[in-house]
Amino acid sequence: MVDRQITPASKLGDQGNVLSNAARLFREKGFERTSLKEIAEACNMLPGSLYYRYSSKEALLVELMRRGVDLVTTEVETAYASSDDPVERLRLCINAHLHALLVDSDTVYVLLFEWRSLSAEARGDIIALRDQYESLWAEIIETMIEQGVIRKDVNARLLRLIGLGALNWVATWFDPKGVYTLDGIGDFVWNVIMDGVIRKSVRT
Amino acid sequence: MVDRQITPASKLGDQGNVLSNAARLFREKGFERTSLKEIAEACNMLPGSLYYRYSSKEALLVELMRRGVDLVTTEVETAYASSDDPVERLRLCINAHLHALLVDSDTVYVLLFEWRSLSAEARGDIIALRDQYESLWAEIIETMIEQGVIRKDVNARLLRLIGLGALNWVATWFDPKGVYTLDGIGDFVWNVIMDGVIRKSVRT
DNA sequence: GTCTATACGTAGATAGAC
DNA sequence: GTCTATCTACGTATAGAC
Repeated sequence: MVDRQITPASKLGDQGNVLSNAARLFREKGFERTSLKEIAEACNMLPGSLYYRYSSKEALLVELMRRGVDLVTTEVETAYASSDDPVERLRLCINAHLHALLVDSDTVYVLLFEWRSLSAEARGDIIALRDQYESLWAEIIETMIEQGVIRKDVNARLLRLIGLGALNWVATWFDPKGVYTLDGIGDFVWNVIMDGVIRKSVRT
Repeated sequence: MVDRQITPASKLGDQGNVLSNAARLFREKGFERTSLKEIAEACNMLPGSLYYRYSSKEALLVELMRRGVDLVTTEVETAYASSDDPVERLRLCINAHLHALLVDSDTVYVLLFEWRSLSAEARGDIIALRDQYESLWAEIIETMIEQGVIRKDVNARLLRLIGLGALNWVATWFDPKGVYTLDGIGDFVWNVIMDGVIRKSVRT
């Protein structure tokens, strides 16, 4: 308890969490509506100090998005590896994507919703990384088609785009305190994709 | 050909299309990355002149979003009225939503993707309008459940949120010059929602 | 209705002390 | 590594002439 009051901001040791504070703010308010002053404040620093770590506001955003891709890729890959049944695996991957996007970090949200804030140069890099992530989904779906779980006449690319779109948009309305759990939502999407909603005369 | 060269910007008569120029720019670059100077340039005006029509940059955005809601509502209502078959009607409404969002105007895109640029006060108004539009979809879906076309155990609200999400996200990747037509995409979504993608032993 | 001129704030960024 | 101090640019917005 020595030297406690009025501890200089510089001593509080916010070390590596500039990124997580920035991610939270970018998610809450958007990239250009968040100033470096606000980010610095959240880190108990002053604006100029941020430049010791990142060469520009955009460099910060880019680094944050890279981590977003890493995170969601890792989580979906882990889910994929955790089951042998292709249908159950799809369910787990859907829920992993939703969790990475909405629970485990703010970086995935920023990655998906703030990419228009990137300069043309940086955009190319990030889009490439995101495409790499999506290729993981392409693989999941194509495997299901090959294994005969999904009908062969279904367009795999459209299914991926539409399915991921349905999941991504959840981020615009999901309320952690609301009536739906994230897993409930994920399972719903999974059910609709697999079975559809139509009332059928004959069902197995 | 009298008095042709160096026609003053003020004489070009860009009358009512400040909104459409703004909508296009907001869509292409986002609200805060678009300056009033750019909007004015697109209208062959100077920044100050815009204030004759709109009291602030936000007032412009709000007006533009109002028109977005009006447009998409009208188009979906028209589609709804154009068929008596509930399943076909759903298909038409899905395609109407996509067309309003991606072909007929930039305002719907701005409505859906730039609402975070609104102040807290304006946001309430716009969200209310958007909710009103979504209630139209609630009606479409609930009618289908009542008529026994959609299974009664399907959560109508989740179906609406997920379905509209799948459609809205199309705006992030759709390429008019690409391999998919908008109607093709709409029909694909409609098919997945109704039938699912699973390979079934018995199919009608 | 549009222009001219400009006020005012705040943004991102930098240099050098500590 | 962070702070102090500051530069420069650009944003929205306003007042008054035309």
